[in-house]
Amino acid sequence: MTLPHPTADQISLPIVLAVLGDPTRLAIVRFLASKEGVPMNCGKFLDLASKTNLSYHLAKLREAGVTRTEAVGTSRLITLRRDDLDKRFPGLLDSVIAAAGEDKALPMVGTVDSEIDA
Amino acid sequence: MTLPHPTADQISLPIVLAVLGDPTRLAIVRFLASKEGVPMNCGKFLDLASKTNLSYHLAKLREAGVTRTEAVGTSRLITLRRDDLDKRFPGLLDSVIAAAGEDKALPMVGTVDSEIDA
DNA sequence: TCCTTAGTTCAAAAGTTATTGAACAATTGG
DNA sequence: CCAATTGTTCAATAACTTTTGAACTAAGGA
Repeated sequence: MTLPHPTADQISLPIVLAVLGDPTRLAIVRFLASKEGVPMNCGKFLDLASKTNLSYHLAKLREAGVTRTEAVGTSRLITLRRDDLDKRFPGLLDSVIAAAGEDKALPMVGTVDSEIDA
Repeated sequence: MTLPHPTADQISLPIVLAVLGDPTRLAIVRFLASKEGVPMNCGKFLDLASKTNLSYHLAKLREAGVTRTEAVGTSRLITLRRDDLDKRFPGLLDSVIAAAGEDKALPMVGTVDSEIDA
């Protein structure tokens, strides 16, 4: 049950940048980074967009190689591909995440605390 | 003769990422970085796109706060806004440039040596 | 089995970005 | 002044991206 992902060397810089250039997707990545190690399912992001729209954005992130999505039952477990991104583009993800962390203009995942905790 | 630029604090992360997510613009930035300190005019980028199209892409870079454009005579002198970008998004520009430097898939400025030198 | 939960797919609509060519403006050199 | 050089603007078009809702699949629990 693994969805199509690019291999590490297929990850393209302009595509990664373009994919991160969308506020919704950047918010997803920031949240994944803030909970690194803990795989998230799509539902965690429902305050960013509709279910259908999330499916679209999460597919973009996966196809760009930014996230890894594993199907487990009816759920999708989503993680950052930090290892591969760091290998391909050293320092990029960290600086993006740090910059995004400061950004009050980005949409927020889990403003309601009850939605954050496992 | 200064064209409209955002102030440092108006520079937005998603906009910068989206702007850098275009291969033509990323090639421009990579070239500017490789010649840092030396202001370039638009003509330097004519092997990337048409004059009209360059005008469009260079305006995008300027409006995003990635470059600074100064009008001198009929020329535009274009520089990277490294100071402002480093202040706003520490490490971001460097990691993007380093990653772009390795990228054989990006269009190249000045493959013909005669077009590079001052 | 039936219902719910989790997420996808599809096609349409809406919105945005990129590219083009023709016409324009401004400066510089002869 | 005239012509060349440098780059912009405009409108059109092409090409993509995002968003939507309805219909769907697949797994899990009662």
